[in-house]
This record gives sequence, structure tokens and C-alpha cells, in this order.
Amino acid sequence: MGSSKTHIFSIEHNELAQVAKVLAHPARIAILEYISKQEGCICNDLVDEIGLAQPTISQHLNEIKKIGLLQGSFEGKNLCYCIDQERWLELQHAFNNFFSNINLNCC
Amino acid sequence: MGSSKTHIFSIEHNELAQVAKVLAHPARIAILEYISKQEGCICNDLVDEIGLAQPTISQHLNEIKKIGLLQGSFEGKNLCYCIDQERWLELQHAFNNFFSNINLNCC
DNA sequence: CATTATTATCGTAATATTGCAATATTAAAT
DNA sequence: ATTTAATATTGCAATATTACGATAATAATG
Repeated sequence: MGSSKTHIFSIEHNELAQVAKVLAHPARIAILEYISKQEGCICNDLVDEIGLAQPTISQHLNEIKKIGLLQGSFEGKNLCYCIDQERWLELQHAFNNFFSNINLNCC
Repeated sequence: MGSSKTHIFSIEHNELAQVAKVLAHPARIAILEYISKQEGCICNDLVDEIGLAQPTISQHLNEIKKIGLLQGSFEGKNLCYCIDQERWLELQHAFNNFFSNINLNCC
């Protein structure tokens, strides 16, 4: 016990839940917002900006990366992260579909 | 340690994360979808439909209720849940804003 | 009021998440 | 090649989540 019974749910439900899980932490919301406001991003800026320790930020970035939302490229000395546009729009549509397909007829 | 440092983040970021956390489980996604497809809802149907034990379903329903997404009313013997339309639309907009306000200029 | 059916709560075990100090890795600059 | 600066990984402690059996509460029905 303790772990989610993912196998009893559809792929669609599991995937949406997985993405929601990444958004389910204020640090990751803040990180995504911050990266998007910069031209690029240097991870060390995030440590100052967010106020969590460097390893913690690195782990959060990794969670975001896992669902394909980050593209990393090297720019001089510093690793430059940016948001993967295609994936971003894909997830935007996924959430929008979820919210739109719900039938709001109340009992 | 172990708990999120919610106090260092903005109210907006915390609130969006809190809602995302509720969506971050396939059972809750499935429950919302199922409720919306019915005229009303009887919890016991959910137990059969989802395939989790009755106390587990009850707990998931409670999480969904906490963020204001469920309205419950009594209808005969059975508790009838339905989705709170106003709150639903509010959250739809919140997610849409989040996805729209991100600047996708890549480095 | 006793019975039955449905939902909620309690207690508990298993697993996951969060966070950071210590350390390792990586790549540019000297 | 050494130093320096930035990011990643490891290990671990604290807390949160998930799930369910047992049990309580609630309300309709006989």
C-alpha cells in the first residue's frame, strides 16, 4: 500500500495526473514563470530568486524536465534552460480539453 | 524538512499548486470525469467504477471537495455529488492564464 | 425501533515527496 | 593542468500521500 494504483486507470488519466503532479508545487510554478520571463536562464539565478537550496532547485528542474517541458542548451559557461514550446502548447491543450469536456449539468 | 516551504511563495503560486495537487492523481481525474457524465452521482457507483475501496474513494472525494469543486446534496437515500460550475470555470481560467502568460521566447 | 444500505472517520502500513548538507561532476578561464 | 564557478548526484531526515480494514455515523425502510 501507499503507492498509487496507476494500472487501474487509463493512459490519458495517468498522463494528465502526472503533469498535474509537476505543477503541484509552488516552486515549480515559480520556476516555470521565472524561466519564461528571462531570455534564457541560469540555474544559479533561480536559487537566489526562489529561495531554496541549489540541490533542491536542481531536483525541481529535473521533475519539470521529465515531462518534457524544458530544453537545455549551453551558452558560454552557464547551462541555459528554456521552455519547450511544442510541449507547453500540448499540455495547455490537454488541460483545456479536460476542463472543457466536463459536462456541468448539475443534479 | 519534508514539507513544502509554502511561505516563501506567492498566494497565486500556492493556490495554483494546491489545485494541481488535487488533479495530480488519476483516481481524482477519473472521479471528476465520471461525476460529470452522470446526472448525479452515488459514491457507491464510484467504488465499482474506479476500482478502489470505498474509504479510499471517500477520501479522494474529500480532497476534491476541499478545493470547492464539489457540491453535495441529498436526494432520497443517497448523497448526490455534482461539480460546482462556478468554481470549475474559475479553475479553468486559472490554468488557462498560467499557460497563456508564459512567454515562450527561447534562448 | 431494528434493519439495511450508503458514506464518513479512524488507525495504520507502505510508499512518495520535499529539502538540504556533503560531495561529485562539468566546463570555462587562468 | 589547476583553479574556479555552476550544476548534478548522493544520502538521509522529516513530512505527506495513498490505500484499506474496521468501525462509526447517517438516513431510508420495514
